Amino acid sequence: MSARPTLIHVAELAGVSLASASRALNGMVASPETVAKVRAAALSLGYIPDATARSLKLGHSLQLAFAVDDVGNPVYVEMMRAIETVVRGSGYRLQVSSTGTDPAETVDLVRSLARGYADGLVISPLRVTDELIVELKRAAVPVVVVGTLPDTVQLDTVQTDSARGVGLAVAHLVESGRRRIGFLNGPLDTTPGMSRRRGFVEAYAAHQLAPAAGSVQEVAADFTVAAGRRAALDLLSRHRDARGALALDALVAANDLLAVGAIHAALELGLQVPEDLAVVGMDDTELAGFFNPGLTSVSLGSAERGRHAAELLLARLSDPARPTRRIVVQPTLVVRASTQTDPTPEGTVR
Amino acid sequence: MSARPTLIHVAELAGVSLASASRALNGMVASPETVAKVRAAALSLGYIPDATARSLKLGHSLQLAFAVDDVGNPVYVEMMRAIETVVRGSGYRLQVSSTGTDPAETVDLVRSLARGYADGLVISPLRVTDELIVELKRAAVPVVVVGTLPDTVQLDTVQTDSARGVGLAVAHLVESGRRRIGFLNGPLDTTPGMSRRRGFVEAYAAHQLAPAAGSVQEVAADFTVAAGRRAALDLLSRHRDARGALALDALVAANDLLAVGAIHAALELGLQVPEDLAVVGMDDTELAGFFNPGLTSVSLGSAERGRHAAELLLARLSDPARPTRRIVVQPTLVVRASTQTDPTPEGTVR
DNA sequence: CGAGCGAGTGGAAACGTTTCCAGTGGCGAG
DNA sequence: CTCGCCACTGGAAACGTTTCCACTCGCTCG
Repeated sequence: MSARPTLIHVAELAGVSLASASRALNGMVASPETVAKVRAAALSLGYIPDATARSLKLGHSLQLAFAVDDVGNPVYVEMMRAIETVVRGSGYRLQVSSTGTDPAETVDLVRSLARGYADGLVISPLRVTDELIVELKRAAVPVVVVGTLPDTVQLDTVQTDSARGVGLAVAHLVESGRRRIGFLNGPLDTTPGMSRRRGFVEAYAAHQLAPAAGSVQEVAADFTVAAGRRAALDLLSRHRDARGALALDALVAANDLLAVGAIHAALELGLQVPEDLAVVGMDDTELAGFFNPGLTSVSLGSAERGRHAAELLLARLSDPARPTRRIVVQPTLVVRASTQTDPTPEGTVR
Repeated sequence: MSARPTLIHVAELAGVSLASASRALNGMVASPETVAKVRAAALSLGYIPDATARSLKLGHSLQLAFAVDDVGNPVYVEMMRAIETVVRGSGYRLQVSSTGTDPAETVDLVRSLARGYADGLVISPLRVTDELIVELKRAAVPVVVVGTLPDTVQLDTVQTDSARGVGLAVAHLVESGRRRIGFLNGPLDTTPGMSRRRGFVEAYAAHQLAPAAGSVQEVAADFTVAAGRRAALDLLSRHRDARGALALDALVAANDLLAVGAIHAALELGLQVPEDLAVVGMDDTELAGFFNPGLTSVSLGSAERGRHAAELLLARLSDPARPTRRIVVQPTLVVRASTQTDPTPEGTVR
């Protein structure tokens, strides 16, 4: 029932000074007898050092933070696992914060780092506002951003070329004989949304596809299955020809969740995947592998990005003066059942 | 590049004492002029109070922790969302820790609560060892357990009757005309694994099913899709009759991830779901809703359990002396396509 | 008109550590 | 024998807060 034992109690019981007790427990210079006495006292009292007091004195907390908009997205789970693996090896603890979609909340979180509860931050923001960039640069502790920032910003960054990723998806579909390719994007006020749109428009032009790229794009309300389903229903019903037949034969989705939503929409409309409609996702999350049908997906190397980000953060912590680095992880295509069928002859209308 | 401003700097700039500055910022008694001066000084310096020092002085951190074995399991994501919603409203921050499957790590985590980095803990352990129970009871801060503990343990608890949940699943399958029902369980050294097995054996007996319940059970290495697939392949191939036809017509899985793995296995073996094999999952995660085919699943009310757990924790924090409570959330069955031979829209039963 | 009160203030202690600094004693070298 | 070095120790300061306490001052009330 007594209060939690402090180092003072340990020192008293061991019959040594507070200073010696601290030294003994922390492996600083101390005689073997002192160490033994203090260890015994600590053990018998069940002493556990107070992290708060320690942090205050030492000026750091041995905690790192990982902030994402939506923990529900499996891509972040993968990233988190990778980060945790790296971080744990260095004696840090990882704390995960879900910021929600409100940019103001994200800014708040970054600002609150100055409160000292974490020694560093890995953040993967969907929406990068000017205000957020300002806060990230003046943050009280080192920050590594997973995602794309304007070139001028001097910050450690791990990014991927998701525009090129969309290009891979489109190329794969074209090679598979698809020509009427639609694009299911996430919100355009997000960084991934913007770059993926660019990637789609470029790929569309490069392959000289018709009709105009603009008419085959649809924007979902957010990067979720439900939003993907709704947006895909819109897109697909907009592209029926005069006889009601589908005028699209493939869909690229800006992430796996949207892709899953799209497949749902297709099935609801009585379409077969991949026969009537091929679908490509993006992120290559676990979900893509075990969805039915298996989802062809563009891997953006989430685990790899997480690992890089964590390593960058640790490096910056040990040397605050080192030049900032920008690591780019290249996308790769993982082909699964959702796009694999015998190539349809060009121009065939279904 | 001056150091981070402290309250001392603010007080100096405002021309008041440290004590007054603190009071002014915290809304304690202070003259309007003092408040104005201090506020202005704090603003112009960009002062942000140090959470560590504050915690040390105040004796609490305004952080709560949520510990789970595997953040990759969507059931925990749902729980976490619910918990966060509740605690955020009370001014606490939520910190998520993934302990991994090693019970020793979980024990370590609970023990480390005494370090003062969190004021309370919600924990949902898969494996409940005696050692863990001891640590939970003597934990330095209030703990709420999501899961089942021995009746004698005095701790705030939110549990569900998952044995009864398995019963619902079996009953539903029997009503749908299935008689040869297999059970795909998770590891038997976990609490859910044990109680779900009990539920299955009881239900099996109640419905007078044959053959012996033991022969139709299979245990997966863990609660993941991959392990589910492997175990289901074993189980299904073991139950071919002499002519190679399948001797099972339904499978109950101990969670949704295992169920998804089982469906995979079935498809690989050329079986149709639900025609050849009906599959029921458990947890009714988001995944169940958007999987293809839609997965019939026993909802164990994850969000509800999370909410209850958070509320229990807050209540305990505000009144440490209150008697412990044990809340039980009842399972319900959500029927989807994976058990319905004639496609009907999804709906909730019971 | 004096006592008493309440609002407001500043000094200083405290939270539990780590670490600087000044000692103490023992012991080998000169 | 004495000096200096070394290993070890304890006192005390410090980290940045909050809050207790004592104090002043202007008012009101009896």
